[in-house]
Formats: sequence, C-alpha cells, structure tokens
Amino acid sequence: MPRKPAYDRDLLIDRARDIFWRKGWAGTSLKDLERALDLRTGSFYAAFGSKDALYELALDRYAEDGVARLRALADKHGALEALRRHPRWIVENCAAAARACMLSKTLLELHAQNNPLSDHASAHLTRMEALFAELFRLAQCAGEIGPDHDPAQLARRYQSDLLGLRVSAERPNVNASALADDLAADLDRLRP
Amino acid sequence: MPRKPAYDRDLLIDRARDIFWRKGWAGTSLKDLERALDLRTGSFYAAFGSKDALYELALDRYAEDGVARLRALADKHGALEALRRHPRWIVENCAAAARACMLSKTLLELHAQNNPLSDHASAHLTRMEALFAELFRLAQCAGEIGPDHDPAQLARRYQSDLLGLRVSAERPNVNASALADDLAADLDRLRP
DNA sequence: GACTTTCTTTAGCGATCACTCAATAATATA
DNA sequence: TATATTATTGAGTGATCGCTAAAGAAAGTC
Repeated sequence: MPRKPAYDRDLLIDRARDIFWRKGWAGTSLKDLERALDLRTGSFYAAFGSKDALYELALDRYAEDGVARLRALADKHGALEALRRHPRWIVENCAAAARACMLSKTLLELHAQNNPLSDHASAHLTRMEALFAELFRLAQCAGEIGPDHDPAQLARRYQSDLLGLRVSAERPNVNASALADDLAADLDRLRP
Repeated sequence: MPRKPAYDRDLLIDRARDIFWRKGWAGTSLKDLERALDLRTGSFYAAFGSKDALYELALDRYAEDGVARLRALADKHGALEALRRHPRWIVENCAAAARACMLSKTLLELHAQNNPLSDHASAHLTRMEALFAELFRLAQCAGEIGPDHDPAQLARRYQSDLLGLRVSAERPNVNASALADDLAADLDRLRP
C-alpha cells in the first residue's frame, strides 16, 4: 500500500557526502543540498530528518568507504604495499570531492562548537588509525618491516603525516605527489 | 579636535584572532565578536569595515607572530634546534586558542567557496615554508645537517608533517607530545 | 562656552538560515 | 474502482545573518 520514494537513498547520501566534504558543514546550506539532491524541502526532511542527521550519514559513508578501500588495497597488494600506495592514491584521485580528509575537516570546523559530529569524526579517525596499526602489524608478521618497530606508534605517525599531506594537497602550487612519494619512501626505511 | 577611540586596536585584533582561530570564519558571528571585543555594532564597522576585513587583519597578525616566534627561536638556539623545538612548543602552548594551525583551518574552510581569504592563508603558508627552507639551509651551512639534502624539499615535508601534527593535536585521546617528539627525531637523522 | 569632528549607540534593514506543516499527488492493497 | 498510506510540494515560520544609518555623546580647537 505504501508509495515508494522517487529517489535512490544511497545515491543521495553519496551526493551529500561530496558536497559536505567539499564545502563543510556551515558552508553547505539546505538550498545547496536540495539543489544537489533534487529534493524539495519537505521531501528532504521526510527522508533525513535534519541537516545534522544527513551529515552524520554522509560522514559514516565516507569513513566506511575509506576503510573498505584500504582493506581492498591490502588484500590485493599486501599490507605494506597498501600503505605505500595509499598516499599517492589520495593525491591522484580526481573523482574525490576534495583532497583534504573529510574527517579532519569536520573535526577542525566543529570542535570548538562542541558539536557531537566532531567527536563522531574523531572516533572514525581512531578507527582508521587502528586499521593502519593492523596493517603495520601484518606487515611485521610478514617480515616486510623490522621487528623493532611498534605498529601502534607507526600508525599514529602515519595517520598524522597523511592528514598533513591531505591539507597540503588542498593548496595550490604544492607538489603533493612528491610529498606522497616522501611518505611512501618512509615506509621503505622500515624494512628489516 | 578628534576624539580618540576607547579601545586598543591591536588588542582587539589579537582577541579577534583568537576567536576566529578557534571557531573559524562561519562559526564566528558578529555577535560573538562584539561580545569578545566589547564593541557595539556601529563601532565595530567604523573600526574594521567588515567581518572579512577583520579576519584578514587577524590572519596577518597570526602569520606575523608565527614567523617572529620561529625567528626568535632560531636566533636563540640556532636553526636546527629551532626546528626541533618548534613542534613541541606548538603542542604544549596552552595559551593558544587552538592546536590546529589557523592558516590551514582558513584554507580548508574557505577554499571551496573561492573566498580570497583562502588564497591569503595559502600565501602565508608559502611564506612560512620559505622560512623553514631558510632555516634548513642555515643548518646545512652550519654543518648541522648533511650536504646531501635539499632544504626546499625538507621544508615542504616538515611543514606538511607539522600541519598533520596540529590536526592530530586537536583530537582528544591523541598523544600529541609523542608525535611532536617523532618530528623532532626526524631532524636528528639529517645530521651528517 | 560655541563649534567641529569623531566615536558610540541603537533601532532596524533585507537576506538567508534551518525547518514546519497543511495540502496535494501518487501508488500500493482490497 | 475505492481506500489507505506515503511521497511530494511550496508557502511560510521565527531566528539569525552581516551590515547600515541616523541620532546622541565625548573630546578636541577657537
């Protein structure tokens, strides 16, 4: 008996992710979203409830995709090679809405306002850090990096450098590819 | 014949810098500024012209202070030691409005909106990178780091890592001091 | 004290913000 | 086809946005 929505919810969340990612929370108005999603005001609120609620969905989608991508890379090329390729992929991925990480952008924009979305983003970053640590540990078990390294410490540093790379890559006139290669080269120095 | 303003303009710009730094461009309303600067609406516009104009003054002040601080550190401890101390100082400076860099926050928030303030911030980052390069070059001339390094490349990487550190330091439950020490340790590996 | 000049105050401007709600349209089942 | 249920629409909510302008208050010169 119910009428089905005319839209593909998943696709809408993807579009919202891209626009939030690019323009930020305050920088994205409901008018922007309605135009991008081709939804009228009422439909928007019927579908998602609020701007914040959609942002959270978009953020979760973003984090989920990031984890899936890196896991796929690791399955295909092994743990260390995945970590090596990851920075360059980020810099060269033209399909991305932005170079900078959406999690860090969310954190920086909303932290001072005590917006729960900031903690949400931080939690996702912690999850990603744990994945990095797992890959470093796997690489260590595989003998790809020396036994005298702490995977957790390597992960913390790797993530921090990656966030820096992604901020730098947002700037004009910065050789982000060279920076990405620098990060990859760091990993080679961990070999036993 | 003229009447003098009741405020200290420099002090007001400092306060504006702190609030803009912490809460960002969109996150700071004129009401926020008027409260923080203890200025009524009309006085505010008579003094600064617009929110954007004050933001630019605050941004310039921020960049100027950063350069001065690092130069002072280099004068006191030498180029390499200044670069070594810089990260830890940032992380431990409790007086700062935020851990993350105001230039990068500005860039990330306003880049997608083509706001000139974003280019302004990027230009300041380029200036800072040049200072890093100068210090690396000085360190090289002083024999503190090996001759087989490119100061410009070192500066680019140092700045990127620093930006990453400062994003990471904004998060709760991240050992930013350890990260800062990691950055400093990197520099030791450059010694001849 | 009169006058000029600048600073300060305050009410309020139009625009935009996120959002609500009642009416309407469409599609399922019976 | 009748009915129930949900999707969609669009006008309109109060609040806040950055900002203007006119009137009032203070401090200098004559």
